[in-house]
Amino acid sequence: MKSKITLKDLAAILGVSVSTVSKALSDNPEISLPTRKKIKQAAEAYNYIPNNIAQSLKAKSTKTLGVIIPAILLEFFSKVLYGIEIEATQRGYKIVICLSNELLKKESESINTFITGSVDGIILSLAEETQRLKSYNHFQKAQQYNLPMVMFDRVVEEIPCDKVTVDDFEGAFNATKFLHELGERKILFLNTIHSITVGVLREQGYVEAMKSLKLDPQVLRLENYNQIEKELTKMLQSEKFDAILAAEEYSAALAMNVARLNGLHVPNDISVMGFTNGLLAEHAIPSLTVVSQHAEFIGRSAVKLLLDRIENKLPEEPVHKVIKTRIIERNSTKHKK
Amino acid sequence: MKSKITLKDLAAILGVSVSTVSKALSDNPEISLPTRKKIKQAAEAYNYIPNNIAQSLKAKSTKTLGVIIPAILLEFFSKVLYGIEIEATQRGYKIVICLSNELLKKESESINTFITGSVDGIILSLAEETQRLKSYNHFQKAQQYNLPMVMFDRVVEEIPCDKVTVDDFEGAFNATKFLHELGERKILFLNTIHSITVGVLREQGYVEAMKSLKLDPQVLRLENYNQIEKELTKMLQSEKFDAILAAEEYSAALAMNVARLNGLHVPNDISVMGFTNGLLAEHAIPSLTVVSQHAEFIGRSAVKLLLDRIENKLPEEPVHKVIKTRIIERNSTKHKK
DNA sequence: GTGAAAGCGCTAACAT
DNA sequence: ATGTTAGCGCTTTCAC
Repeated sequence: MKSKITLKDLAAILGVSVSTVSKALSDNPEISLPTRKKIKQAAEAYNYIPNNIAQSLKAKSTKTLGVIIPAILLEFFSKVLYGIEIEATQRGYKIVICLSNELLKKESESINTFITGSVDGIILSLAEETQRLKSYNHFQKAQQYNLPMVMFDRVVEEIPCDKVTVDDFEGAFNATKFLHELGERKILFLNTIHSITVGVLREQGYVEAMKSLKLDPQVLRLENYNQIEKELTKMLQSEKFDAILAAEEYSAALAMNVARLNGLHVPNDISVMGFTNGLLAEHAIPSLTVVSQHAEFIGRSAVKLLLDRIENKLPEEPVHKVIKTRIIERNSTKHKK
Repeated sequence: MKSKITLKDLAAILGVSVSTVSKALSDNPEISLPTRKKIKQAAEAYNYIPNNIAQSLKAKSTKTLGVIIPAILLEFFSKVLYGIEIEATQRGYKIVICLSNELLKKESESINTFITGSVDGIILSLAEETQRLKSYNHFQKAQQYNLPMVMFDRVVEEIPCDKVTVDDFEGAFNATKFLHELGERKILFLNTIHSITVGVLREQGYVEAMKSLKLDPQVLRLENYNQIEKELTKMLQSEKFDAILAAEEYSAALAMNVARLNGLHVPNDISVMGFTNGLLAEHAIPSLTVVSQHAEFIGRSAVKLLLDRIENKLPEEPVHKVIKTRIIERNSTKHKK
């Protein structure tokens, strides 16, 4: 039941001054070796633990990074978070997490919290609402206060800060070509996330690839998952598609189900492909061929960028790191002949 | 590019004392209304934001909760985390997250970090290794420092602190009875998590239910997922099972695949049921019947318990809250006649 | 080699 | 109604 012991307590017990104790514990050579040893032993014995709030106040650094993610139940984000935590811990930083739940207001509040001095920097991915409303004042505010910030995955051009993104355009472009090489010609792009940049870029990548292949791009844009079954069934019944490329994992899994409900065999009758290499993709039956974004790596890269920025190891102008995607071939697409 | 403005700066600018500014900003009636208004306007104009590190040092409270989870890639934990974040934010607290990655060492280090004064309390679920090695010193240390702690899901008897668990025994007991009512008799329990309490309790619930039904319990214990295909195939080929009850979601999904690989139709030839109501369960084909643990609710309950403890609203002796499970019937089990 | 003192930014008891 | 002062726990410069 002992209450926490302080430097001062320790100094009193040992009959030395506070500064001597402080110096001894940080192995300052100013203090003689024997006293250092004595003080360290006492600290150990009394279970002394420095108060890092006080240290932070003094040092004006908290060794803590703030993270704002739109949703933790999207596996992509929990994977990124995993990468962030690993890298941050490795470099001696803690992380504070806030969820925006795709809302501008929560995102903005979280930034306010972080500005109050509790973190040394911010890592974030934009909420859907923020992207839709294009409201970026809160980011500018963070910058006014000189709080370093790195955006990942869902980023915004207008704010000059370090960024980590995936090459979504190229990923979709390559995925489309991949399907084409499998012999698929009539390819449908299913976009449930067209209100966020990521979704826009993927769609563009698909469209450009189709054009370059002299094929007609066909896009089905939907507002939410509930519509998929109805709308996709309509499409599938009106014409025969060779393949569906979905803008994310979840809708890819749903698309497979809908195809099956319409009597189509995946992949014999129709190939299905998605984005994000998660549990769902791995364990769906058939397992999903996907464009992997290396989520964990994105997280680690974001932390590296942020800490390098904090430690002034980066050039003044913002760095934009683009992570290459990779196609993971599984059983929801025809096999190469 | 302005550096952060402090109370002192503000006081200097306005030609009043620091304490006047402090009081005015906290609406202290000691300060006259006009001065209060004037000061608040200035604060607004100069973009004053209080430094909460300094506030924390003064108040000896950080309005931050520490959370340690074994793995964020297990959907159950990210759901709990979601509940924790929502409830904590609602009550004006931030959360700092550490991942133990199932390792004792990391868990212990995280507790050390938290003890240094950065959080007002801890919420955690034990790492697999901690449970296996039964090493609990780090928890005692937290208690010595009077740091309130609540354990959820994977808890340990020996440490007297508030706890939130799921009634795993009862959940498995009921699941077994549920399968029995469907007409299943030969039921296999697939346990990939027998080294953690949760797994032990579920197995016990299953065994007791089988006994009470005058049926022979049969348990297949495996160390890791890679063994499932081989070992389960062996079992399925040696005798005919009516159903498989898996100790968690992931292995349930795998069990379905293995059954199918062995030419069995799910659920016509064999019913499969699991624990945890996650994406996998929802989107597997057929969709999985599961025992749901109300993960989000667990998270919220843990926060409530912790904050009530911090605010001295709880009786001295530890509170143990048990959350009831619920069966979510889907298509991997036969339908009731 | 050790200690005194100032100060990080804030709050609040205690003057005035 | 406003200001002075002390102090939260620590680090660090400067004296001794």
